[in-house]
Order: sequence, then structure tokens, then C-alpha cells
Amino acid sequence: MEDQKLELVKKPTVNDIARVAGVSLATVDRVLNRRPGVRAVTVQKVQNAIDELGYIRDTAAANLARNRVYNFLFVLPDTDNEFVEALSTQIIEQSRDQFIERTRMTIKKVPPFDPQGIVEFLDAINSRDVDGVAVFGPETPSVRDAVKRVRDKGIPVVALVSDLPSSDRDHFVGVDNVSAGRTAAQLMGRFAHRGGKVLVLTGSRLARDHLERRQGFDLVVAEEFPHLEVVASVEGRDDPELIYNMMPEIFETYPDLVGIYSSAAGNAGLVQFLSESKVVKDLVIIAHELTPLSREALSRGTFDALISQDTGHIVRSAVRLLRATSDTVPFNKAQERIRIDIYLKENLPL
Amino acid sequence: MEDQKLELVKKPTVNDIARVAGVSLATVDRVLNRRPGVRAVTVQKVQNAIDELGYIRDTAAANLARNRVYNFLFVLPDTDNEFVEALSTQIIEQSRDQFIERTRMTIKKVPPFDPQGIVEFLDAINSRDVDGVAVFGPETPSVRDAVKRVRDKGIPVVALVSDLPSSDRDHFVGVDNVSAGRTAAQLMGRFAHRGGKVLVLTGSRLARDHLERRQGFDLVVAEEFPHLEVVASVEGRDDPELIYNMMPEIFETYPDLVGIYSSAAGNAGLVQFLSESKVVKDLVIIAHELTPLSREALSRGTFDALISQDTGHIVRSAVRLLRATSDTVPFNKAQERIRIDIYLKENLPL
DNA sequence: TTGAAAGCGCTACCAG
DNA sequence: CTGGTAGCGCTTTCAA
Repeated sequence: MEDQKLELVKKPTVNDIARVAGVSLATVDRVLNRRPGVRAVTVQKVQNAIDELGYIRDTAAANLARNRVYNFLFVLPDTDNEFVEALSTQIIEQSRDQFIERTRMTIKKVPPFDPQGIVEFLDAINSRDVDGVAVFGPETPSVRDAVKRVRDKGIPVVALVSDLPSSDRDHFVGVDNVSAGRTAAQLMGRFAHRGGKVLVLTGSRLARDHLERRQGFDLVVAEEFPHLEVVASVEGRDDPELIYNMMPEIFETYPDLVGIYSSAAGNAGLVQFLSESKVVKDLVIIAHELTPLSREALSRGTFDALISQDTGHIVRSAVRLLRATSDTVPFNKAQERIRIDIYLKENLPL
Repeated sequence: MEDQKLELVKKPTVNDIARVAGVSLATVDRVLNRRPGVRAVTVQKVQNAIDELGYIRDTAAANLARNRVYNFLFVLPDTDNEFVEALSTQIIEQSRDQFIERTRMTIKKVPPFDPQGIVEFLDAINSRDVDGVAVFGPETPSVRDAVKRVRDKGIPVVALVSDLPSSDRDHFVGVDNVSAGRTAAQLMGRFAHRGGKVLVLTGSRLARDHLERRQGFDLVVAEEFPHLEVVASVEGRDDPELIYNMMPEIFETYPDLVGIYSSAAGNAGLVQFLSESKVVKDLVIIAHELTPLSREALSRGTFDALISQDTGHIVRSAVRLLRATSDTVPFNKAQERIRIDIYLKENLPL
């Protein structure tokens, strides 16, 4: 009884292991860190003690002792789109807090929609000065292979926002984009009372996240909302100006549009067109990502709902995952799940 | 240049302060921890060195040295409602992780809707074995005063889920319930295509969160949805059985109901009634909190949307806030903001 | 193959 | 009022 209480209150340390196993601290450490130069029998003795005592390593003390510093790299597309900007801002803002926790974050911007740029950069990474990489990029064969090569150097990699499943990345930090598209469709179907055509504004064929959203959107509209018809999607390349210029023709082709699902970036062009147009109104518009612009559009009623993902959460999660992978320690799965946020004008954060 | 780089890479320690200030480690520690017995001039010297170096304390090392353990208490209503159960589960599950981080969590269940029970418990708390308290309870004058007394003992207190603003609690961990009600109303207004009466099912007049939701809901319906009329709300006391039994009479009184906003707990009674009733259908139902029951109801189409708050996040946030308050260190405001989650059947987490 | 001892950044105790 | 020193849990030389 007394014993049990003590074990609950005080957790075993390396000293306890050493005592129980009858070896020195140094040997315990060697076993703990899988370092060579210990006889199999000795390893076994120590391992037994560890199991028996239910030892859990104190990571904070370990990091203190080895004066460890984590160097993480964030590879982002070099566009001026608001979502990427929000991500960058988060990384920079969190740098201060993370610095205290012994982790340094660096942002590397590579040309957007350009697999080769990412590949070259990834290949130049050295395991001596980088402890982990977070990549937000397109899932092309070359990128996939480059990611594999990074991992082969022993450097953990997480995919950010847009998954790279075929690359064998350690983790994906972002939302299920098929579900995000489905969610948008459900809102569109419920909000659009009169029937008609719906347009999907997408970004690039190379971006896996955009494709998945479109796919999810189509499925739900087809299944549940026969009063709506999704027309051929338009590729806006996340470019506000391009989008702005395309809009008149779109409305000429589909004068009876009842809704737009803006599934990528470049919303500024859409908002500008809508604010200038006198004919277009009563459209249900669902867009992605909470940014200053989209927030404003939602508040004014230009947008009806936003599908979003929390950039602060994404960055924190990437760091925690990279750290856990680097230290080969477990992580809390529920905490790392990025939610598909729905914003209406009434639940906007302060 | 070289210097600057070094400062960015290596942060100053107590040893640096001691050296620069020309005093011993012990004195630096005294100043750092505001302990008495140091001459004003000496304090000043040390303070100057601290400012000059831009010193930031390494909390992990400090906690290691003092072998600090945080003892936090969670005071929850002793009901079997699913939301409180989810909170308890989170606390228990997170206990394991938190244990590693030197913090112990204890749950204390007090009779629900009974301010006196909470008061007595709070008054018995001792600052020698408790380092922080998280309270989920009604905002009555007696509770408010009891919370104040706890804080007077130097113990940090956070309000959980339902705010206790008048009590001067250190922080509130939960959503803005007026906005939550507004959000529910917006969804109700958009989803309910035909006009008619809407019922609000509430919990208790004593619960601030329930009152606020109702208030927000009424405002938005009145402002934006003239086709809907909110009828006098019904108090279900979070009791499934009571709610189940009340439903027939409600539908007799309002045969033309088009929607129900279930703003509190006890959804099991509502779901059961709906599944048994042959007459009631095509109702828009918005409920609160993602639980196994509500999740199932949403998937089946019995519920149309859920307004929720992440219990995992709430518990983690409470712990971080209690710790930060206890150590008087800053915290990340954005990270601690609990979001008003909207769930449709398409964005349900795995 | 193993152990002794110093040290990471910080706190606490005991002397002076 | 101030300083020296041991020690928290862990890692890392350096010797043996």
C-alpha cells in the first residue's frame, strides 16, 4: 500500500535503474540511448530494471544535459497569398516561444508550382544542421523522391497542409481535404435555396489539396442536392488578378449561377469583382481559410461561410510532431488532429 | 556581428547574470525569485544585468532543480451527462502525459445545481497541497465569494466552460456562449426553409452558459430571420428522462414547430422521443457538444448541426493557464482561445 | 566493456 | 545581507 503510493508519487530515475540493475549510471545511459559497447547480458539486466520500475525518461532533464537544440526547417511556396502568409506569420511569432523550448525554426520559400525548386532545396539539406523539415508542396514524383532522400538521411519530414502520402513522410499536418470539400458542399446545398448551377474555383491541378476538395464537393452535391449542378471547374492559380479577369466571362457563360465554391486562394480577385458588379447578387459563396480579407467578406455578407484550418495549430503541431519523431517518443494523436473549422460571421474568433 | 549571432544562438543563464552583475549565483537566484534579504543596490545591479542580457528563465531547469510538482484540482458537477463525462475522460487520459510533465490532476465531483456543495469544497482547499483549481459551476454569489477566498489563499483559479467573471477568477477557459447561441441561430435560420416556431431547450436558470446561449440565439433570430419565431424556452435540467417526458406536451402546444435548439445537455431524451414519434419530422435540430450520442444523431440526420467545444483543448488549456499563473509567466493567448466548433456530418473528426 | 566524475541551468541550504 | 556548494535527472568525457 505504502509502496504503491510512493511509486505513484515519485517516478523512477536513472539512478534507480542503476541501483536495481547493479551497474553504473553510464551503462544505464548507454542502454537507454542504444549506444554500443555493452554486453548483451548487461543490456538485459538494465532492460529488466527499466521494465520492472516502469521507467519514463525525463526529456526536459535530458535536453538540459545534452544542451540539445532542435533546428527545424519550414519549406513554403513563395507566393503572396494570405494563407501562406498566415502560416509564415505563425512560424515567426511562435519562434520566440519555441526558442525558449530549445527549438529554432527557419522558413525557406521556394517558387510556387515548381517541383524542381523544392527538390533542389531538399537535396541540399544536411543532417548536421537540420533536425526536421516541414514541407508544403505539390505531390509530384520528383518531390516525393526528394522527400524520401531527406528521410534516408535520418531527418524527419512532415507534410504541411497538402499531403504527400506516397513520399513516406513521417506525418501529415493538415485537414482531410476530401472532407473539407464535402463540408463545403453540405453548406452550399443547405444555404442555396433556389436551384441552379454552382461554380468551383480551384487553384492548380498539381495541388493535391485542391483536387481533393473538388472531389469531395462533387460527391456530396451529386448525392444530396439534386437541385444543384456543379459546372466545369475553373483554375485560378491562386492569383487574384487572374481570377478577377476571368469572372466576367464566367458569368456570361453561366448567367444562372447560384453559388461559388472558392476552394483555393486568390479570394481578393473574387471579392473585388463581386463588389464592383451590379448584376451579380444573391449568390451563396463558400471560401477557404480565415484571413483578414475573407473575414471582412464574411462579416459583410459577401461570403456566406468559410472552411478553414487553424494555422497556429498547424505550426505547433508540426513542431511537436517533428520533435517527437526526432526523439522517437510517442505523441498525443487527438491533439495533433487538425480540425476542419467552419466559420459563420457569428463564430469568428475575436 | 559575431556577437549578435552568438546572442541569438545561446541564451544567457544565471551564471552570465552573476558574472555581469559581479555577485554570486545565490544572490541572482534571490533577486530572480523575489526573495528577501538583498540590499536595494544589489537588487538593482542584478536587475540591470538581467535587462541588459535579455535573460529568460529556463523553466524546465528550474522545475528540475526544485523538484516541483503541480497539483491541480478539477471541480465538476456530479452528473452523468455526456459532456461532463467527456471532460472527465480527458482529464484522466491526459493525466498520464501530464504526470511526465510534473503535473498531477485530481477530479472532484460536487452535486450539480448545488452552489453550497461547491462552496464547502472550495473552502476546504489548502494551498499546501493544491497549486491550482479549475471550476465548472454556477455563478451564484456564494460560489463567487468562495472562488475569491481560494484566490486570496494564493491559489490560481480558472473558470471552466461557464464563466465566473464576478469572481475575479484568473482566467476563463471556454467559449463565448452568446456567440455560440448566435451561431446556432444563424444555422437554424439558414437551414429552416419554411417559416414557423422554434423551441429552445435549456438546462438551468442558474447556469450562465445556458442563459448566454439563449440570449445570443434570440438576438440573431430576431434580427435576421423574421420567418422564425422563438417560443418560451423549456428547462430540461440536463435530464434526458425529464426531457423525454416533456416532449409530447410541447408538440401539443406547438404543432407547427419547425426547429429545436437544444442548448444544454440531456439530448438522449430528445433523440429517443424523435425516434419513437411518427408525427414529428422535417424538424431542423441544432444541439450542443460532440458526444457519442450526438455524433450518432448527426450522422443519421436526426440532428442537422452541432455547436461544440473541444474538451481535450479545454483541459490542456486549463492546465497550461494554471501553470502559467502559478509561475507568473506569460502564455500564448491565441493558443488558449477555445473555438466555437461547428460540426456537420461531413466534418466529424475520425 | 564498464565506471567515476563533471556539468547542463537553476534552487536551496548552510556558513559567515 | 551574501556566497559557497550540493543536487535535481540526465549525458558525456576520460580512464580504467
